[in-house]
Amino acid sequence: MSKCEQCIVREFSSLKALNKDELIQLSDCKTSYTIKKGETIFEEGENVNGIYCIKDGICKLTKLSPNGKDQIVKLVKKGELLGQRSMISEEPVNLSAVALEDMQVCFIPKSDIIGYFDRNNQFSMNVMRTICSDLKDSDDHMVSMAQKTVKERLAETLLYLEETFGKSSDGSLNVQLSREELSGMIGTATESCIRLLSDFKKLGLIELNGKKIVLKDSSKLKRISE
Amino acid sequence: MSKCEQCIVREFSSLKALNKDELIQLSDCKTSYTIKKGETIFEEGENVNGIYCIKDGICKLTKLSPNGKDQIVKLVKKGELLGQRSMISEEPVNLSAVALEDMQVCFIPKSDIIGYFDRNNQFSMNVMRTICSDLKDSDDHMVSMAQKTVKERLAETLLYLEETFGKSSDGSLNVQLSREELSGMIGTATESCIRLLSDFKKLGLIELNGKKIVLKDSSKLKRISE
DNA sequence: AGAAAAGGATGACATTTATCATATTAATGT
DNA sequence: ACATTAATATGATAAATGTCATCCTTTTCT
Repeated sequence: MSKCEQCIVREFSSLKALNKDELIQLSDCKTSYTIKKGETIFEEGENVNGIYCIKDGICKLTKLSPNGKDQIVKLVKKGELLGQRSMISEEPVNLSAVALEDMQVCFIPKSDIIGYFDRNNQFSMNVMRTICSDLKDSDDHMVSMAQKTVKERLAETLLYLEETFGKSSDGSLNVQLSREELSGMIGTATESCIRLLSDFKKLGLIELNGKKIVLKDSSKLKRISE
Repeated sequence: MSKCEQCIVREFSSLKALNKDELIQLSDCKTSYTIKKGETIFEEGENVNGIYCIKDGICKLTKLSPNGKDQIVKLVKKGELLGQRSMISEEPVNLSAVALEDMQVCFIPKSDIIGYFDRNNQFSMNVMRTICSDLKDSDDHMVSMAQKTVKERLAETLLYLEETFGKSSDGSLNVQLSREELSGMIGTATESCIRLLSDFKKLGLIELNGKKIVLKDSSKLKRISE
């Protein structure tokens, strides 16, 4: 069993507030999983009863709309925690988590983490701040959905992806989404998304090679996004 | 100065975790305000440095979109607290708060409330749960904005308003919004909103007189909203 | 390798929604 | 009470977006 106190990604989450003893204790109760691209970590409505710590990989958090389409609410990457809201609210999770690439995750049961909320104030403030940040992001996102055109949202999303996941050596976005998933992020029909990508390409704003997308003119994309 | 320990609305918020002594202490540091309909409590970007407790009235939380329109993110009523997220994140508020009717609010400086996060665990769990609930609502709201048509969103919003604020003696919604504000809630042009209200009226789903809206067929509205 | 399936791209068209113009009604100030 | 302004309503039209059909390309399976 791998050791939490030696795991680098803990530094990126609320867990950074735990001291060495607490981390050693944590190592004993966690379960590690490998999750393959496309596999589900948990599904909307499930009782998760603990949190997942993402050691490696990226996943999408989606919610199924009554129209049958999956809306991507958020992308979550290495170092972040999943299931905090649900654990605190003592409710089933309201979003599904699906791996966008192969992942390494650790599951920590609620019973083993809940005590830190009382005993370690820094930890609970960290969690609170993370959720506050999620709330702000969600509100901002909501306003974009309500007020921006699909074109503006696509530009915004491409910039967000580059900013959040960076670019690989060939300059393309360091996260691979299908056209359908990209549509699920911006909240539009797949065909509309594909068409706009083609438009952006014709305008020289991006380059497309299969799933790979390279941003060529970020400042113009920025102007479009507003 | 009115006394927090005798104020009924504290029972509806996270403050219900405070004991009598803590409430008496709170009474000394709070400031009470009367806010008239249309007046601003705080504005997006401001440093608020404390929380507002709503003793009476309803306000809207809005965010200005780059297209110049105000999106209403949330309505807040008697008993709820404002500015919690901003206080915890130690950031300016990201939303503006404007009174929809005459209001009574109390302001509690950050310095006087922050201590309870350490000393009163129940209080801080209450705040956390409130913010978690806001996050869930915001995510759900976001998905509606992204995936539903304007007609669906209007039906959903009308039902939400009745559920949240109830109806007055004449059967009309117990919150008065201008057509522009209603448009700001559902994220559409005012004209589109007005047209759809007319459609709903012709279909016998609602009744309109002036700002007053009466829901006549909630089950059909529910069906439309999905 | 070759077939089958999935994903991506594009055209044609329908529907939804925004915009602009203008009329009507309600609210406000003096 | 009346003029002025703001809010609501509706029509005409343009623009954005969704849907369906079809074709092409890539991936997957055996």
